[in-house]
Amino acid sequence: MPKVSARTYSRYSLEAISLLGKLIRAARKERKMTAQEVADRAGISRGLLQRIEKGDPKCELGATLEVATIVGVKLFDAEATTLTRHIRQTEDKLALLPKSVRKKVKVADDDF
Amino acid sequence: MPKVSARTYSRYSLEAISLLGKLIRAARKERKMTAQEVADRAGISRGLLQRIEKGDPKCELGATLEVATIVGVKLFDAEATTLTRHIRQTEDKLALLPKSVRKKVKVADDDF
DNA sequence: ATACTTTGATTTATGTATAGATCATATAAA
DNA sequence: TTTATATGATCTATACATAAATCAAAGTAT
Repeated sequence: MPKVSARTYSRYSLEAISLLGKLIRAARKERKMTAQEVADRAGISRGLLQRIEKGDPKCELGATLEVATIVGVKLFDAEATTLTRHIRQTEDKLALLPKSVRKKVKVADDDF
Repeated sequence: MPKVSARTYSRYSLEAISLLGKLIRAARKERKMTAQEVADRAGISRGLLQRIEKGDPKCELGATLEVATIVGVKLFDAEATTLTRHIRQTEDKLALLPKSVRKKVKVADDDF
């Protein structure tokens, strides 16, 4: 028994990853870029790009996003400025939480 | 000189990853879940969760998305159904490209 | 105050993703 | 057709992410 680990992923995660890969591939094709071209610009191997476009969950987050950026697929479909602003807001939110939540503030259960 | 490789990431990629991490952390706090709790449910170590929330690009795409899903951060802020439909559309698009593009179909240059 | 929990940061060992090369098929061009 | 380029797939060696354990500091509660 050589394998013991084996990690599992939720259906949603796998679908999201698969979609991201397909979006990347579609975008690359539309721009008529070869796999090698994109791989070079992203600083990764062509084989890794293949796995990314295929939707393999075991890829570097950074490499995947780098490729997405290169072919024009924006993760949060927001501009960099909006992205930065969003970060600031999130940071404020976090800075606020630690102390303000002490008194069991009924949390909104918007799970599904 | 111990290090030779060193991969680079675009500013946008790093910001997107950082934002994702912050969103995850904020969502986890809001739901009052401990790092250990989320890590267990995601089937990862607490240390890895730390890195994900910190915005480390060198994490598994799958692990990151799994965590995001658990704390309720949706990557494409779309429901699973919409996601699936989106995948189908993308697949159709891809299935169409290979042959229909033969005759140099001026591609839309909507880069920015 | 003390006790308990959570977090952040390190360290080590091991599994595995990655780069690079190679080859076959496929797609496109001449 | 033939030539050239792109893609998919497989293999190996090595670099590195990961899990697990440990510890100190911060936070929370009693």
